[in-house]
Formats: sequence, C-alpha cells, structure tokens
Amino acid sequence: MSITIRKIAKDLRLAVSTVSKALRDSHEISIETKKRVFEYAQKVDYVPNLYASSLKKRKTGNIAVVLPEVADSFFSLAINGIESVAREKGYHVMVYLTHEDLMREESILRDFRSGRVDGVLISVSGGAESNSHIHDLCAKNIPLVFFDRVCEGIEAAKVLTDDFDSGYKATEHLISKGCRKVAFLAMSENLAIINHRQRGYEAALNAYGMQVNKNLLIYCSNNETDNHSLIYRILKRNDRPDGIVGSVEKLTTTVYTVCNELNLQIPQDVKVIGFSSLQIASLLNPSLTTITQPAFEMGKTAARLLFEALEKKTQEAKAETIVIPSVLFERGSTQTF
Amino acid sequence: MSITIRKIAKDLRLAVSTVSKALRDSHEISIETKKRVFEYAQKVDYVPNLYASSLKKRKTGNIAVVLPEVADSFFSLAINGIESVAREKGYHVMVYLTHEDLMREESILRDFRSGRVDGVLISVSGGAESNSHIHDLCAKNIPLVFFDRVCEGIEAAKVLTDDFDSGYKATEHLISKGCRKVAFLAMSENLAIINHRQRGYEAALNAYGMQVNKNLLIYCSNNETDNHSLIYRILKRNDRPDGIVGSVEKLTTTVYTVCNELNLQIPQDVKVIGFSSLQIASLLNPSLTTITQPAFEMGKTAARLLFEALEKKTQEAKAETIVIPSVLFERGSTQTF
DNA sequence: TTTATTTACGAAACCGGTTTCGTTCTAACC
DNA sequence: GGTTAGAACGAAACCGGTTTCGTAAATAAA
Repeated sequence: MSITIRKIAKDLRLAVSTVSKALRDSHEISIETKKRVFEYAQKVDYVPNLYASSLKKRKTGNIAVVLPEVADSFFSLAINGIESVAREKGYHVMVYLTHEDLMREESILRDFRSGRVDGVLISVSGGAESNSHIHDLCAKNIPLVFFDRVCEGIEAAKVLTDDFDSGYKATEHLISKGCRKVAFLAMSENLAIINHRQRGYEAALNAYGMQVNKNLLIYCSNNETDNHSLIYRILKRNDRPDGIVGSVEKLTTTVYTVCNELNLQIPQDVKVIGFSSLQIASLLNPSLTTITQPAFEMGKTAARLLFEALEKKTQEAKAETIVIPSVLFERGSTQTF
Repeated sequence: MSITIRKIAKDLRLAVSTVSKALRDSHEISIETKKRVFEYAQKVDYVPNLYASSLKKRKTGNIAVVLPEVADSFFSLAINGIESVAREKGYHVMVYLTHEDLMREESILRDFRSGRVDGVLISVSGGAESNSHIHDLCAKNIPLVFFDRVCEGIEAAKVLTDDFDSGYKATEHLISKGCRKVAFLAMSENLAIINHRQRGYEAALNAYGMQVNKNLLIYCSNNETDNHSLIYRILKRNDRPDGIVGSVEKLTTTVYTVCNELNLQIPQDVKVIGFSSLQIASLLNPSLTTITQPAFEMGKTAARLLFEALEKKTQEAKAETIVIPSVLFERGSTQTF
C-alpha cells in the first residue's frame, strides 16, 4: 500500500540496503546517491514504517506514564513536565490511568512486557499491597522510575517530595493557628507517601504535646461518595475537629463541599490545609492553604532519570532517590482572627 | 534475549507456525498440542513481541489523543471518557499535548504517518489557520475524529457541543440578571467553536436590543500573562463591563484573579459566567456559574466513533457530526440581589 | 476398495527496515 | 608491477510473529 524502501530501491535501481543506508545518512554511501535517494523519498512522500525499525532496533521511542487519574492538579502538571522532557528527547508519551485500581495497574504493567514502551514512569495506585507486577516488569529489564507515589519495596529510581516534613509542617501550621483537634484524612493504608505524611502529622502532634487520636485519623478510599459520607459524619459530630489536613487534593475539596452542606464556616469553625497543586487554590471560598508539591519539576526530574537509564547501555540502574521539597502557601482556610 | 516463538517451537519439537497457531487458539491445532504449547509458554513466561505482530498485522492497538493541554477540566475529563472506551476495546491511548502551538500539532500529526497509531482523536490548537497537516494525515487513511475543537474545513467525524446556543444562553443569562455591558472573552480568532460561541453571544445581544461593542470583545491568547493584563485593563476602565462571558475555563479563572486584585466584587460589580467543566466550580469565591460541557460523554462518543471507523473495513468514513448539549449551572457569580 | 474429505502439522514466504559481510573498482603505496 | 587500503554498493540474513500452502495420516463417503 504505502511506499516502502524496496519500492524506492527498485525505482532507483539500487539495493534496499543502499537506500536504507542513504536515508540514515551512512558514510558508506556517496553524496550523490544520498541526494538522489533523499529527493526521491521526499517526492514520493516516503514514511518509514515504525514497527519494522522498532522490531529490528528493539527500541520503540515510547515511554509510559502510569498514574491514578488525570483530574488531579498534581498529576496534570506532572504530565506536562514529563511531556516536555520526552519531547526534547524525541520520545512519545503514553498515558495510562489506573483509577486507583490495582487490577488495572497490574494489567497495564503486564502489557508493557510486550515491549510496547522503552521505559515506565509510575505513580502507584492506592491498594498496592502487592507489587509483584512491578517486580515482573523490572525483571524484564524495562527501566522504571517512580514519582510521587513510590513503592518502597522496590529498588528503582524515585522522585518524591518531603512527605514527612510536609505532613509535619501542615499540622504544625494548624496548631499554630490554634487548632487543638486536628484530623488527618488519609488514603488507602498502604500508600507509602500518605503514611509518611501521616507520620509527620503524628510527630507534630507529639512535638506540641498532643496525642494521636484514632478518631481523628480518617481513612478514605477512592470512592467519592464513601468519602463524602465519611467526612460528613466526622464534621457532624459534636466533638468535630477544628483543623483538617487533607493528604490528597480530592479529599480536601470534599471537605469544602461538606462544610457548605453543614453550614460550617472555614476557617472559623474548622481550618483546612490540603496537599494540592491547584492553581486556583486562592480562588476558592475561602482560599485554600496548601502544601504544594513542585509537580512540573517532579515530572521533569522523573523523566530525566528515566532517560538517563534508557541512554546508558550498562544496565546498572542506580536506584537514585531525589527529594524535591514542597512549599506551604498560607491562605484563607487557616486564617485566624 | 527474551523468549520467542521459535525457541518454544524448538523446545517442543514443533514448527513455529504450529506454535503460533496454537497460541492464537487456531482450530487447525489439536487440543492436546494447544495445551502443551500454552502450558510451556506460561512456564517460560513467553510474551509476544508486539512489534513483530504489529508489523505483520498492520495494526498497533494504539490511538492518539491530541489536545492543547491537560490542565483544563474539560480535557482531563474527556481523556477519562476516551480512556474508558479504549480500554474496553483493548486499545492503548497515547496523549499528545500541543500547548496551543500549531507547529507542535503539525509535528505530532506528521509523526503519526509512520503508523504509530491506528487512529486519532483531536481537539485542534488555537492557531489552526492552516490545516494541511490534518489533510495529510487523512490522506494516509488514518481515521480521525474531532472533538470539541473541530476543524471545519475537513470532512471527518466530529463531536461537539451546541456552541452557538451555549453562547446565546450564557449571554441571555447575564442580561436577565441585569447586565447591560456584557463582555466576551474569546480565544485565538480562528477557533471555530469559539466563533460559534461568540456568534451566540452577539445574537443574544441583538435579541435583547443591544448592539455588539467592539470594546467588549476581548481576544485573548494562550499566554497567561498577556491575558491577565488584557483583562486587567478591561476591568480597570471606568466603563468596565458589568458581565463577562468566559469562553474558556482558564480565562474565567483569570477574571477571578483580576477581580481580587482590583477589589472588584463578583457578582455585585461584575457578573461572570464561564465555559467550564470544573467540578469545584461551586467551591469558588463566589461559586461560578458555568456552561458545562458533557466532557466525559463527549470523550466517550468521540472514541466510539473512532472505533467504528477502525472496525469497519470499508474506508467510507461517513463524516458524522454529533452534538451533545451543554448545561447552564446557575451559581453565585451571576447572582442578583 | 477407491476416492474424497478432514485433521494436524510443517516449510517457507512475508511484513519492512537494519545490518553484516562480501565484492568491485579506483587510488595509493612500497 | 604487485599489493593494499578504502570507497561505494549489493546480496542476503535478520528481527519475531503471521499466514499461506503443502502434505501425510486418518476418517468418511462412494
């Protein structure tokens, strides 16, 4: 159907190898022949078949980005960072969404073993109690870099933020604003970064002479309506918290929604701080105090690590871990009067 | 390096064709042989090489989604819709960002001619005065479906919303709320859907006995800071508008930002309505009245059209156009007292 | 018993670039 | 003059599945 290298060879009365070499600008082809081939290829609008060369070269020029969702400011910004580096390197980005579903994550990674991508960037989904699917991929020698939601049991490059410190700072901030009953909204229990944030939260409580109250530790899921009713119940209690740390953006906005429903005033009745890279955090009602991760930067860094691994022939992937600190932006939701 | 079909054939003393057929569950292989092959393949962890089969079958199982950015609620939701259908069909999604840059869009589409993807879903970038790159792709017989930001000069399937009506309704809504100087924030002049929204805006003005004021038609770009100063200047004028229609989400949030800076009250000083699929529109300060496009649904529909084209062998792609209406959600930003 | 058909499998071509390994011819060197 | 080095190009193997076609054996039909 479409123009192949053999067709060009035939038309030009050359060998296919000559045409191939000419098109790749090989030194063993004369300038005139190259010119002839180039011009003819141009004229007939020759486009090389990607799959033929991928098959031979064992490279696809694709990298995968696996993440829970794209409707989260952190991830959408991180994609931009990744994409900018990939573009620079001439690679293509394939985005896969797990929707926080381990089964999907598994089936996605399983597919990668077919060689569809040269490398993988991943932010693991919530329920990653098992990580054999990640191991299996590494066993196939496909370079893999974690970003943000890392998987601690696996030796691979990682890019993350200072989660413990951020959890600490967020909690400390609420305490400094007068909160005495600070709740922490966690996600599925086996996410390392959430655990770190939580430990930072607990450390801050202890540092200020408060103890951890199980009732103020709320484990949410990836089910929006479940989370809503969970948070609703907490805020309806008489001894409701006077400060909330949202470890994930979505949970924080749910707090806002529930407060609206319950007619609770933020920050008067309850102060809120959330992990979020939302650019319109300052436009919320009230503006949201955030722990903001350097999403774009993290995406770029992770991508760079991946390309380092891809470009070096020796497969001794040094399992580097890069920490990029988050920043606390104080806004209306933790204001005091 | 990795296990191939030939290795299996050798180990099992079968012909490669037999193994291939067995693995594909061909009827011309006996049950016992199939079982033997399956089990052995399982045991040695055989994974077929995707590029070898793609080369032969002339199918990749990938579709491309080309869009301006991912940090816009419409697009991030649309991706989810697309992804859900693709998943169901066993296809993989490759996301490409143009950043509203025609050059990038061209280079991205040019690459597709190599057969990297089986089909393309695209929401064109702003400055699409030229569309030859899209034509070229269609010439290669690669199915293409437009969604949201269509390109009118090209005969292909399209999924969009009722842009004219939405522009009309948005404007009418502001007028009904007492606005007499309604401004329209447009994007780059050659985006068909923005033009339709604008024409709806103009029609509404006329219907209510007002004429179009050039000073209230503001052409923004994809440069955030430029837009900011443009909008800033408009709102600083003495004869500033008392109502604003934001044709794109990003422009609408910029209006909010500027109003904060100028200490203008929404909706008292100026009422705002914006095209947006932002799920937290109701959490903004004030909550934002929106024209909300059925983003997820549009993504799904576009993907379905693409798969229809992919699955039908006959290449008579009927250039269907599907319109899915938007909904106006009235909230605080257009409230009257 | 002979012929037709089905079943089960193998050999080899094929998809379209890439790469290795010649081969020819010319220029250069001792 | 004979040998060598290098330049320019061709033939064919190769990447790893897929598919076509052929064939032997077994079964069914005549």
